[in-house]
Amino acid sequence: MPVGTAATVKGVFHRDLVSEVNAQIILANTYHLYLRPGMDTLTRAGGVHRFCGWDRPMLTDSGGFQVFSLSGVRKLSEEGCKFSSHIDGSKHLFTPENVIDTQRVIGADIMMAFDECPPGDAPYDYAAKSLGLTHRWLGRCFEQFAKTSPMWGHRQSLFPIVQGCAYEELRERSAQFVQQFDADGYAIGGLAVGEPAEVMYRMIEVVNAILPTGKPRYLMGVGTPVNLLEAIERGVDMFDCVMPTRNGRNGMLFTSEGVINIRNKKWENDFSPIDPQGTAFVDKVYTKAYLRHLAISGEMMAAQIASMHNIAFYTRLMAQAREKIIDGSFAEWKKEMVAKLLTKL
RNA sequence: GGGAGAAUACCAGAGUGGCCAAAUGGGGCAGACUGUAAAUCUGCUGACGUACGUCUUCGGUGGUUCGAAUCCAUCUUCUCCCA
Repeated sequence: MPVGTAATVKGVFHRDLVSEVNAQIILANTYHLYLRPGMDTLTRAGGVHRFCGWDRPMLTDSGGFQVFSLSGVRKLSEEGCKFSSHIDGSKHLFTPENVIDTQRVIGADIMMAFDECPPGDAPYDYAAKSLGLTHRWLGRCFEQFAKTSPMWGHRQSLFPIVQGCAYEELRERSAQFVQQFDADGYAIGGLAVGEPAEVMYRMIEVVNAILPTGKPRYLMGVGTPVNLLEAIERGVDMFDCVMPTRNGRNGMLFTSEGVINIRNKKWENDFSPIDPQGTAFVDKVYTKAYLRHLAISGEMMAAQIASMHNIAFYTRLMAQAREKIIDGSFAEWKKEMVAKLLTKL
């Protein structure tokens, strides 16, 4: 894979693996990654293209975020996280060890550490306690990682996750702590979980002032196109987010002219292409009026078209960011783009 | 020709004397969605007012009643059954 090319991760779950992997496979997700030149260093450290063996790396989450979103049917302890399946009520336990095992089985190129992701408004005491747990779990993740080997013939990386809620001091401590593992890349977690965007940006600054510049920094779960540009400006290299697909399914389109709610009546008779400057084939083939019709009619194809458009839009945005970083015009370009991206059509 | 039933807001459809500006669903209008329990969720949808509220609505007309979408009479339209 060419250095710095955005990668769309494909699910590669094999049916034969499901029984081995058990319930955990439900919680191991595939990701859309948006990479910028920071990935150069990952290439040097092992090579995105070499270290995954395919031209598109697969990244899996550990289940840490589910621990966060499951609050209510979960129980945290030093050992791990016990929770009930929402499907059949059966009990399951995630531990740093078995989560690593699972990701070995899945064969992810980039595996994530098992962490606790506290809410954005967590009080200091809770945040500090939670960070301690996340750090102890991190040690166990790397122990298990060292004890086990890849099962599928390609190298796997394990990324630690910096936590610390909205407290600079905790974030700094975590960014320091995490480096002892000399990982191929570092993730920033626990952001965009309810705190104001400005707080998130500040935390990124604090953390990125400490994390090594030579390795990819992965901002987990973020975010809006503007969030991405702000984070890139602050030194982030990788992202993943449900937004392009989920919001797409719900009728929100990110376009080169601004944000569109395709269900709004104003598009009823707009027979212009979805995004004249878009790079996905759906952008030129379908009109706004048609897409609106599909969305209003509850047609699955609306969700598909919108998702394809949004993913292409995100990918293109990241590709542009790379170009602008390389030719040194990122700052100006970003300023223009932010204004556009905030426009509601 | 004879008999039975029905007419409710954009649509469908509850309500059958006061708690009804009128359930519910659809449609319409808008909003939310950030490491995916999410093709989802929320709000508004007679008029005027931010709001307490006020006014005009339940096929037409006329009655009964303190009070009617609800009861009575009549007209109109529609549906069904029998000839």
